[in-house]
Amino acid sequence: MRFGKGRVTAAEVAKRAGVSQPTVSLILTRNPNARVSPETRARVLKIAEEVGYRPNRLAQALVARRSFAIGVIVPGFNNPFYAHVLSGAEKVAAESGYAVLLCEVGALDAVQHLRALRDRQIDGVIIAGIAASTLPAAELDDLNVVLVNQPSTRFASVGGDSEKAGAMAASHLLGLGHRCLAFIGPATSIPAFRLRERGFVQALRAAGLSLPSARVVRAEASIAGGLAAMRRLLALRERPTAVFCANDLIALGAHKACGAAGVALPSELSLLGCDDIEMGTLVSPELSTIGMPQRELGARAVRQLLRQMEGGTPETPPTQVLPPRMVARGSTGAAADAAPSREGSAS
Amino acid sequence: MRFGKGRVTAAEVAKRAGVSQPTVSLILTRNPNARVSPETRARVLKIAEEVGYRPNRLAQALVARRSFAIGVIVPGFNNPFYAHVLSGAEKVAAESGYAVLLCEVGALDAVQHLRALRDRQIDGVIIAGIAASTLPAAELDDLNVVLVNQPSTRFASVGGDSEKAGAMAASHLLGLGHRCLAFIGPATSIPAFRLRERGFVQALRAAGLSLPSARVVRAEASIAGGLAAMRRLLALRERPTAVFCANDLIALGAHKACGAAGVALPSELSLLGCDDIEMGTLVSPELSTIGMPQRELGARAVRQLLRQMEGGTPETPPTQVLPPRMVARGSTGAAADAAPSREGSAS
DNA sequence: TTGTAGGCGTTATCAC
DNA sequence: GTGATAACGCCTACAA
Repeated sequence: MRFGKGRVTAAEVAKRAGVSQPTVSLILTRNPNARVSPETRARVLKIAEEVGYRPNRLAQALVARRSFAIGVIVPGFNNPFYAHVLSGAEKVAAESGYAVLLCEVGALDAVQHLRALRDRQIDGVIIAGIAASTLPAAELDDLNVVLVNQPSTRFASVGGDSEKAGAMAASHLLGLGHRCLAFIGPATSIPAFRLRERGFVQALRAAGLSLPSARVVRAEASIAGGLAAMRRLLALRERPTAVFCANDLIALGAHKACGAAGVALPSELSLLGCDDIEMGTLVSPELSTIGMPQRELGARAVRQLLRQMEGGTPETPPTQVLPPRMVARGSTGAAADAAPSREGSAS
Repeated sequence: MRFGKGRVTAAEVAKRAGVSQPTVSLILTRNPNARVSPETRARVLKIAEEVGYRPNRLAQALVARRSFAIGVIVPGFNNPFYAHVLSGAEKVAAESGYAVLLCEVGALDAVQHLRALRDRQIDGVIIAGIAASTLPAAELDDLNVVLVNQPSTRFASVGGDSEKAGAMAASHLLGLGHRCLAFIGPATSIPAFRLRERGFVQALRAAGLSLPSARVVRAEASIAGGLAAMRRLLALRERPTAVFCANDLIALGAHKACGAAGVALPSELSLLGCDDIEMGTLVSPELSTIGMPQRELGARAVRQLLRQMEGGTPETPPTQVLPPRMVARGSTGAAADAAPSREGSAS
């Protein structure tokens, strides 16, 4: 067992340097304004260096009443989307001296994770991919919170513009001349998915098209879900000529279903995803998608959190909305039986 | 700013219950053996419940001289392999009441992360994908360490049997009748890659084949790396009929290069990866690969770490080696100009 | 069975 | 300039 073994304390340094312990602390942390004689300072610094003294951040946390640690709650980060969000968050946090406590919803649910985090005196928490509205209000209201990809009137949030992404999808496909469209997405409380769907549907409606319920198919937000959903779509009497999927994982499953069914992309069917995960460039034809700034979301979420922690929670929670970008690749193309009316790319 | 705001302390509960603070502590932590009158216990529990008392784990950590937190250091977990390792690790840790401090090598390097972790009085650390031999010994020797995927005489480790994986790859391809083989892998200090290569090369040698240096091509362990490497291989005068890649990311890049060059898999070329990441099933033909138990690695690493922390570090560091499994899919097939001599699947 | 004293390693507020 | 002294919230003795 190697726990608090050989760690040197400030008291130890103080003893060796022949000064009091608080003096050591003074010199090693509250640096610039420390009014301490040069020779004392030099001596203490030298000894601290020699014995390899490092302040115990837990002890610091106890008195400062803050831990310089944040929690990040995600729903399974083997979805590359969250892996990137997480990565962006970790980077900024690490640069700022904050630790990241990783919480994947699974063994523990979000509420349990929140409790554990708060017991550890977390300074703030980032929640991605879990609808904050499904969490008991009490679990959050003494916490600094930033939501990822879900606008909220109660908390700060940073997200891609999901509704616009949906609209861009519609615009892209309509621009390619498609008129018989379909949508695959999860039946979920996660706002990003709902908004993508809404943006898509409304843009179609604005163009005078409706989306019959037979061409809105529900699927788990995974490859398997997309695969099954696309099979259903392909079995339809009136098969759509273009399909927008709520995320790339679904779209890749759909892509695979097309391959298996011998449906050629994009000549027989146009397929459009959302997120722009790297996998999309592996399949052939490469997946067209609406790119969301994944790492940037994580990075900004942490910056926003830090800002709240320093400056106090503002009255009206700030909402950062980042623009999606159209990434047209091989899986979308002109409708077979219609000349493209206009260029489909946007943003 | 909402930091140590309204948190109730044990002292507060004690006051309300009319007992001393240690009594509260006694009842709420060292549960079963606490010899305390039923009525006192009931009263304290009731009050604690009412005011929502939760022990401050930082304070506990300070006196216990252990934090019930572990660090996990990974090199970019947007490689799905590490995402899964991480996920397995988080699950076990969370179930055991441990926090996971996430460290991605990037903004901070491994040594800086280690220092930060140790300042936070981490109880142990899991290191994946970074060669422990490249770290200064001093940074590790007062720590509980478990390595992932790299055997070590100094530290405990859990890993897939990389050398065997390489041998299985050779056996599979040889069994399909291939005689002109190639390897793509990174020039790295990461043991898993070296061992996969070694296992592969030695198995070939044992079969009387050699691997000329022209057919060993170095590539970054990424899709882009694999793509570039395969291009080089395809440009060779004597093009190999089968290629083993050090991991699936490389193989997927190679897969893409083949697609772009119009090289048909598996009829013109067999392609074999290693790891078995989900992406491999998205491409067509699906990627054959040697499966490594990714989440299991993470889970076992944490269990091993917990064991070390409870039971003390054993004299000889335990090494767990998990068997890889052959996952034959569509990207490997019989050599064009040779009848398969025997079935290629193994283990 | 329960309360009191002391300490975990730091920082903050004072006197000197 | 520097050193006591008192927190921070909890736990481990030991005494009552």
